[in-house]
Amino acid sequence: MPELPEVETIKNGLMPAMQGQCFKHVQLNRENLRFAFSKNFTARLDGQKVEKLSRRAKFLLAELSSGEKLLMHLGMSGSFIIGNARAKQKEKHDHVIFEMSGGARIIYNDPRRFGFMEILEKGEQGRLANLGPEPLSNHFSGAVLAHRLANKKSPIKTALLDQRLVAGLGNIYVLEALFAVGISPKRPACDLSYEECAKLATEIKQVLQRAIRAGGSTLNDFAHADGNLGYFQHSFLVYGRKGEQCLQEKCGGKIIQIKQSGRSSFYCPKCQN
DNA sequence: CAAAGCTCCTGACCGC
DNA sequence: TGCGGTCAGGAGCTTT
Repeated sequence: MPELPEVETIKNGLMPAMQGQCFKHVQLNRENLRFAFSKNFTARLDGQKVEKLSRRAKFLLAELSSGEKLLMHLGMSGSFIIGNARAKQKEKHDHVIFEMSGGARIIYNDPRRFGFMEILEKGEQGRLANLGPEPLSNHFSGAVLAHRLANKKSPIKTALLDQRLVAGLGNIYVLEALFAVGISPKRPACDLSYEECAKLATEIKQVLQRAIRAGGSTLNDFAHADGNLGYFQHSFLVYGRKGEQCLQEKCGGKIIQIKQSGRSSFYCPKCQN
């Protein structure tokens, strides 16, 4: 489940193979992922240079010499593999292969196919149009968060997953941030005080930054081993710890699991209120 | 409009 | 060992 930090790490791993290189050959092994590929997908990429590779929320963006953009989303099981190190020539669920002018063979593998790739025309926003602020940027802060939560009646957990409110958070890091600041995922978003919003915004940034740093070091190990730039399982303080002792000092509570809008939430009912 | 529910998909896991 | 059932989740879509 690549969230913002994993996508950032993957971007960094792809950077040397893609940025400044041209698409020499693009191969599709099926007609669609979650959505159909854009019309003439391979022809539109062929020969084009990737001027810049970047990330917006959980999207990877390759800005092309034509002014178009290749938009890539990894869904929850997508990964990129920088090819040659791989044992088998082709694995199950290899859906897209980019051969780059610099010699890299980049494979997109995605068992569940929740990911997708689309080409945006020059100036077109597409699925980026309604994204909220980047959480690590100056456009996101306690004040911004407080303002955006002001009239939200939904639980804070659900609100933070809404990409229009803030873009790039997923289930795991939302729960980790709420745990760290002692706020229950069930609290109505509009009930958070200004101080709580400030603490939460700061913690969100820290949780993401820590994960990016950890991903960077993991990436080095992975890339050398098998070229796989998939997401990495970090260790989490609350996510997935149902029934375990709360890891907050002197709390002594027990982590429970509930469902919110169909998604699992983990939290400590004793220290998160 | 907001909020909640449904849906896509496959692999992992569990109990028998 | 195999089999059926359940779960995981991003985000677009549908329903309320």
